[in-house]
Amino acid sequence: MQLGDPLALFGEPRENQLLAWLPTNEWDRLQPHLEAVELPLGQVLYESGGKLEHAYFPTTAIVSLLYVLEDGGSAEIAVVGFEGIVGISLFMGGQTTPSRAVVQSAGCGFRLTANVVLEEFSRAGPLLHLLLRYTQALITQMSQTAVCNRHHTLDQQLCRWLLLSRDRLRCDELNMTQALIANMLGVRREGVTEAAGRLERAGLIEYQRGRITILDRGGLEQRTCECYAVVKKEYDRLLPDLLAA
Amino acid sequence: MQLGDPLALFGEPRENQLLAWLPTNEWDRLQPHLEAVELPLGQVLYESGGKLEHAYFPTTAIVSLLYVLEDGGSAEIAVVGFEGIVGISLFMGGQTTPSRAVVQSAGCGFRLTANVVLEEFSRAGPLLHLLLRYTQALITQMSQTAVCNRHHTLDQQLCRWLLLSRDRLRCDELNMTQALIANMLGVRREGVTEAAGRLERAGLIEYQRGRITILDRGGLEQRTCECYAVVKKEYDRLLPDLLAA
DNA sequence: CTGGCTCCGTGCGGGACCGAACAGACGAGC
DNA sequence: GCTCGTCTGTTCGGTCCCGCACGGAGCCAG
Repeated sequence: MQLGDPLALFGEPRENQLLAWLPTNEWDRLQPHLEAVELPLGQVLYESGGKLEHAYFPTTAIVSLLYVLEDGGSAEIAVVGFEGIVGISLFMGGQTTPSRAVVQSAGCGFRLTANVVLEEFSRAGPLLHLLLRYTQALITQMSQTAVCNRHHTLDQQLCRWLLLSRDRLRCDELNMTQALIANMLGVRREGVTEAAGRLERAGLIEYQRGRITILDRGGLEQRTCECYAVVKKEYDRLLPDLLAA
Repeated sequence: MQLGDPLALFGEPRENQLLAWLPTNEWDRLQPHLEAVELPLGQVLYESGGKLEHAYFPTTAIVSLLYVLEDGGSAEIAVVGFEGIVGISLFMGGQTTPSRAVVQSAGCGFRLTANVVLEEFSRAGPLLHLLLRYTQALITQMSQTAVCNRHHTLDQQLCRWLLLSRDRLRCDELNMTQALIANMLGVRREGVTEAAGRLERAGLIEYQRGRITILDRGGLEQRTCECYAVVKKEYDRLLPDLLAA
């Protein structure tokens, strides 16, 4: 990459592993249509029920798929980072979903307009198969979230969430307030404070005003429920090498 | 349908609404490969991690997608009836999932072998688009299950569950014990007893040893959370007329 | 260094669900 | 009939999380 290249700020599109996996032919066709975008914290990529204009391929950002209840409560359904794509309902055929996509960790990414995605998808080539495999991995994540919400303690869920985020950030420093995490997990902020306090006292993380440092990744894995491993294993199986952070 | 026709016992394949939606061409190709199957209560159509041999199209049966935890706990992820197909991971590309498919209400259905499905799917014709739309509806159901597990009371969830089952059974009499329901919802059996008792006292249902009768469907809809409506609306949008029970 | 903001920690009463134990109620089969 | 197994109803203490209220701590701006 050349110095002064405007893309330099945003990194390589193929940091996104779905794009990285495209064979040369498909890549050459899509590459000219990729638009680099900055994804600041809190930005809404699509709203519940809103028509999708673009599909997003995060590189350094993390995006949460979130459902917001009528009473204002919320719950994260899945999280997408450099390993995935935001906007599967585009090619699944529905155009919209009842959920919302919010940037959970600021960063960058690339996007394609809806019709470019659809056109390439309709060729029924490698992109289709890649996206469907990814979608299945995402389904596993959603399913496991449902199970986890039912059965596991807040401590376990927090560990799972930190690990999922860390895998997608490829960095042990996460910038997120406890209020934000509470929003994602669909619990009280105070609950996160207590759970995070326990993790901190156990020496697994460090917390300082909106910045978490993971000190002992293995410790988190030990303390979390099986859900994290199930999801990770399924991503590894369906999309090998993608999460080899 | 002729008298004495072996299929008579199993009803029409096209009671399954995905099959019903196939254009003539596709239907003519698939029809000879359809195998009628009885689906007794409790039968496991596929096991967690097991390779799928068939895709199932229920007609009168209902099938639960269930995740079973290491400690024996369980939680239903989604439910499939005459409106859908069991075994989406076949065509999504993964071959298996970490979940399990169990017959939740005895009945009948039809099935296709994996390679027949894959072959038709790879034609990238109407079947592909139909299955993907259905998959998106299923994803909505899973997401909403996650949200519901997080935020809503057992009473609300029981109502949601009864309504989802009723829509797929097209009949106000459900044959299922409280223990089975508890298993699906991932709660204690006693919890279901209490919740069902409240619904019975409110005159919404009648309960008698493994047989529930829904007396006031509207009452259930009023008492449940928004999750039921969200899911129903999304099925109606993505697969119009399919659930016009 | 002071006020104002955001973010984090703590304490208290309450509610929903859990785990375990047990009692009754129904139905099938001998 | 009677018995056995399955299904349903009830009770009790315990736990996790909620809702609410408040106190304190870091950080920025004036």
